[in-house]
Amino acid sequence: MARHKSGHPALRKLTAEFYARPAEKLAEELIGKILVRKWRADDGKTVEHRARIIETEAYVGEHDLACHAAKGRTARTEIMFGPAGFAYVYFIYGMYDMLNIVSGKVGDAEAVLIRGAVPVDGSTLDLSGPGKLTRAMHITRRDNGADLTGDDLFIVDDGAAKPVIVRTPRIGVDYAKQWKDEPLRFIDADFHRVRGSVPRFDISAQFGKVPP
DNA sequence: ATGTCGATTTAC
DNA sequence: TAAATCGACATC
Repeated sequence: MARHKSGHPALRKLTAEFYARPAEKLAEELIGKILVRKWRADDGKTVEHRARIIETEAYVGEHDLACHAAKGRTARTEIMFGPAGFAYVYFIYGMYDMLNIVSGKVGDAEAVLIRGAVPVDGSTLDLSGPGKLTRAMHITRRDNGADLTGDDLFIVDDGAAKPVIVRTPRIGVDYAKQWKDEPLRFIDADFHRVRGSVPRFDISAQFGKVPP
């Protein structure tokens, strides 16, 4: 692992080549990586967020009945058919924006939904859910099509050890026939907890105690 | 032109 | 358990 003179591990921005793998693989690989978001506030100041990804889901193509691309190539899904390493951000439930990373080969409509993260920038943002994550990090439909090799929205590998990963079926896709049970959701085991049927995050591994 | 429904979150 | 809230998509 390359290191800076400071002794800190090098921060490597993920490349288009990195994203150009099957969504199922990318979803697992993105657990533990650092999502970086920079945006310009009204007063002109640049705000930066950094958060470790702890939950993802893979949407694996047109044959995946839970994938938006199962409805074919439309204005909305077009981005997923293109090259990997671009953001697919869509609006849902009249309220929330969902962040996905396009993956796989051109022509294969695959993407990875970013469902949860924990701040590593000293903030106390609640990023425990795909809608809450985008709202907190100011990611919206305006970011649809954003190039993840750019400077406003990208992911870095901080060289941390690969986390232990838990796989489960995806959330909220009960309509997807046989695809609803496919284990395409990936969670950092240190943050996995089930309270009833609602996914929650256990931060005890990081802070030494269970939240209320 | 109109109706259905959702890759969620929050409140009751 | 249900409301909020609106764009995408299917259908007429």
